[in-house]
Amino acid sequence: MSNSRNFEEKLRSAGLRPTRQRLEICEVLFDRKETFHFTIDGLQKILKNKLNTKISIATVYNTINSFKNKGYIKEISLNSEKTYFDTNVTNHHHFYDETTSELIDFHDSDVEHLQLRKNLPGKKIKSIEVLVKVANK
Amino acid sequence: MSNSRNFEEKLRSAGLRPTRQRLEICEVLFDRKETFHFTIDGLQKILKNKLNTKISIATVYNTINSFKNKGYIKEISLNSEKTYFDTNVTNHHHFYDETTSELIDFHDSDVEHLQLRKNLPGKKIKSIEVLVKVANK
DNA sequence: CAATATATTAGAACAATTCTAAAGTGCTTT
DNA sequence: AAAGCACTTTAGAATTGTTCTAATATATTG
Ligand SMILES: [Mn+2]
Ligand SMILES: [Mn+2]
Ligand SMILES: [Zn+2]
Ligand SMILES: [Zn+2]
Repeated sequence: MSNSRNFEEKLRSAGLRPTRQRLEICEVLFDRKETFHFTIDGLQKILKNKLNTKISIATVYNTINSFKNKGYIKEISLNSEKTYFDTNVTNHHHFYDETTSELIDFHDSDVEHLQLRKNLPGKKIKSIEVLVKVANK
Repeated sequence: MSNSRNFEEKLRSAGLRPTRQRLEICEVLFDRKETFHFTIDGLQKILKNKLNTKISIATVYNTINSFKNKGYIKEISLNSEKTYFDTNVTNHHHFYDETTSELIDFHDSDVEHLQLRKNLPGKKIKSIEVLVKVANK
């Protein structure tokens, strides 16, 4: 598989050198079909399991912040406890399951007519996102 | 004006004694017609101006947390920098103005048919809220 | 005006994130 | 392949937002 090649190019395209640590982080974040939601803490645990050694927390933060700034991931805020990140950078909506603390994507096609009647003069809309909080019945 | 009377009762109804500090906080939060969005930091600055002495940060946090737990205010998360609070505890939507860092309410009647097609089996919906990020044109 | 229960406060503790600067690695040039 | 330089990683310090602690102050009750 030429994934590490791909990730190398991805990193270079972002002006980042393809180091061992960054390639491992890429594997966790991008080597999957499905969308991936994570916290820094969760990511570090995954990396620790994967590698049996740990990548320093500063490197994890630096890398994630670089990816965020490059537009390869985005930040999702839904409560004050944890900051979530999302490898799906398109404009989309979320279910947040309060029972499991899980985030689940959904898309424009899953809501009817999300059309604003209200407008703010002199402002342009950057994003419109719906957050649906759910819990066990 | 019998506002301090009202606030006294409000505090008692929440099982809180009406102290000087809590009454001052009530005035800032609730003695207004419009909805009020604030951060802890912003609230403390308002209180300091109003009083010329400061209420300790621990008291501000304790009081706001009590009000949150009693359902008198709610927490709004929109970025990882600051936690916002809202005296409007109804289910409603927000514009977040990235240029001014201001939060503006809007309501169900301001969106067309916010109706979900997607559903999660075994889960019940706690809230559906839209966040519209805007910035200067 | 006690006695007692609860609240306020400064500062300590804690957690998440960023900064610092020393040591290590990757890249370019030879 | 080695040298030199730029960039990266790291541990630990610093910073920030929040909660805890325990001593002092205030509110309530009798
Ligand atoms: Mn690997
Ligand atoms: Mn006053
Ligand atoms: Zn998502
Ligand atoms: Zn609001």
